[in-house]
Amino acid sequence: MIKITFPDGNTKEYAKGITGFQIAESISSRLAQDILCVGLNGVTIDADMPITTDGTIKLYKWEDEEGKHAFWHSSSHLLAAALQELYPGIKFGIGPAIENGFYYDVDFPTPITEAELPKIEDKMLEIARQKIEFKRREISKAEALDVYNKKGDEYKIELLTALEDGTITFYDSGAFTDLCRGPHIKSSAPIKAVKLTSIAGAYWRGNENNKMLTRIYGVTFPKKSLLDEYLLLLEEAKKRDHRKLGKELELFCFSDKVGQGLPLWLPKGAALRERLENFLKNVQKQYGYQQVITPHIGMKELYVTSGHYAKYGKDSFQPIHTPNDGEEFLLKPMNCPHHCEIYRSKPRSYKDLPVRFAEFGTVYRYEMSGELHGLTRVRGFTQDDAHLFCRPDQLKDEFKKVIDIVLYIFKTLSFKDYTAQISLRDPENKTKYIGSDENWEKAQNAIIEASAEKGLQTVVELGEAAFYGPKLDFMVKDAIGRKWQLGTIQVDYNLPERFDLTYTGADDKQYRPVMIHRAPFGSMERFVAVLLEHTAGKFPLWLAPDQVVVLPISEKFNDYANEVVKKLNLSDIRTIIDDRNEKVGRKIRDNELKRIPFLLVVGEKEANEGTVAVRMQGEGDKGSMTIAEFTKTVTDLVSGEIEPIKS
RNA sequence: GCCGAUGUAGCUCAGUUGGCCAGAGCAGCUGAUUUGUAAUCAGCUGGUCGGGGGUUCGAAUCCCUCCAUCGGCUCCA
Repeated sequence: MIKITFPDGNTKEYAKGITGFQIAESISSRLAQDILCVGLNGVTIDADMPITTDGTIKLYKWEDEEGKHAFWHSSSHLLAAALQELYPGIKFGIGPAIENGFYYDVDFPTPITEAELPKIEDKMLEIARQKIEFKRREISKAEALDVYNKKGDEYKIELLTALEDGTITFYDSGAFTDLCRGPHIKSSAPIKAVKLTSIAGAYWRGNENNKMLTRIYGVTFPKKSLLDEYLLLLEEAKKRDHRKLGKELELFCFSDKVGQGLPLWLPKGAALRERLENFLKNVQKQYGYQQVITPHIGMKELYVTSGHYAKYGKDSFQPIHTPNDGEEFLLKPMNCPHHCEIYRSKPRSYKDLPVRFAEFGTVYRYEMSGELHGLTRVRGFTQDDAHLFCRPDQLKDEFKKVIDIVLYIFKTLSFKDYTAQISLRDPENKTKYIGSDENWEKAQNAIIEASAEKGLQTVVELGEAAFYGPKLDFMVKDAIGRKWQLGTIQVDYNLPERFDLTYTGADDKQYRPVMIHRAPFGSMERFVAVLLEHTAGKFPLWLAPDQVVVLPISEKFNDYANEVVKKLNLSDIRTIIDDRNEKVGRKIRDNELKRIPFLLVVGEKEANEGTVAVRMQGEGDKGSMTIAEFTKTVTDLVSGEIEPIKS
């Protein structure tokens, strides 16, 4: 007998070799039906895998991440099974479950088109209805290799070869067998709805030097209605796409003539961005930052000194040609070297540190054309950059203060759903980085400790560090679930050394400062993009390009309306008028669509009484107020949106 | 950069197997209307059908090429 502990703490004894499925059945047959896979002592296993030891069990259903994962992983095998039947002779790469569905990488002798996806979906459903079982089978590595050698499946052979010797697991599902660790669902029966969402190229093993395979993305559900809901959600998400909203709200645009990836900020967008910049400048002032200004170009030598030139290669730098052949300038891809030179502009004492140089620095990077994406990935962008130079004993404190700034910004703009990622260097491949092991250790520990002391929930990623130092990144998801890095804080012992930055200590000796690179927004472009998607264009009042629009009922009341506009603008409330010769209904509709927070309807009654009829974006009529009352309401709302910084 | 798809008016889109001067709605302009909480009516303007080359009696439609956009891969703020 073995002892099984349930999540609620209850324990029960079962015969050795019982499966999770049978345990579920012993509780209720309904539960057994819904079980997709099982967690045993923290490891996810098949529901029909015999359990031979005592342990804590979790029964995973569709509602659990683990359940969905197994469901989708099995669906990818189902996709492969369908493809194998429809396109004999194809070779398979890998087919994992992902956050929203699954994919399979396939090598087609002749490429397939999107038009063929429905046919594949039908085949998948056909196989699913046969309720084929996903059966686990253990074989030796030699045997497994033999199978794939016979098939001539070079991708699977490559995967197998990389595996450690010992037992390999195969999963059989009908006519399809795959090398797979599992776990899988019991059978294909619960897969009731299938949607193959897209088809794309993907390099084998993610390496651009390898062959490009065809990746088919899909998602499946245990109920047709869930698929419909999912598709509806996708539709809704598309409506918040910042590229669409940016155009609609006249915030920014692109021009083929200016060049791809080079955004043009329109008046409303520029004003919005300026407000964000001023907000951050004000925060930074309170944290002792000083604004600096540096040019958009620099001598090549500057980047050779910093090490950026060697690391990024000349291809990613955009050279500026001058009539004098001896000179070579580069458009600046980052601001740090310039700021290092500002540090060097005079001798520094230990008493001066930390010094904090901030700049909204516009940088240019030659991103490959396929990488460009709206405002989130561009070739010219402005970082809300700052470089802090401090003594080693000040590092952790400074780092924590920067975390405070990032969190303050996220809080003010209601970003609640973010990931804090500690990006360390790849211990396997140290050549990618510059600097001594000792300094890397110090830098990485500073970040880990500072984050822990701030109580940040973090994930650690190896190999994601900058080439000069580790970092703490703040990532936020966009409307359709793509992750974007916004804020970043980086510790750097290397640039101070490369630029020979020093300060004089109390003992009159020269010491090396430590540098922190940080950009809480990341870049103005990306931040505005993510903010747009986050708010669906309904910005908080303090940021809204136009806060109020006055709608005169007819042209007869234009004079009064203009008077209202003037008064509100004098109180720093951004107010415009819609004096088109249209009915109020029309004006309300158009201005609601422009997402202006307040609509003020004025007609005879208001003109006589000196009032305005207030209508709030999305909330309808709020009744009338005097102009003074309305002014106070708006002013109070705005000041309520930005909490003062705790000193 | 790579794989795949797309490109028709300022915007959103029609345009059947190549065949009359390329269409609609919205926006814009002009006029009528003077309006009370999500689209008033009428008329008009506007397109080298992404650029270039080719096939054809004839090309938005077929072919080649370049450019841009979109979905991924890789890469990154």
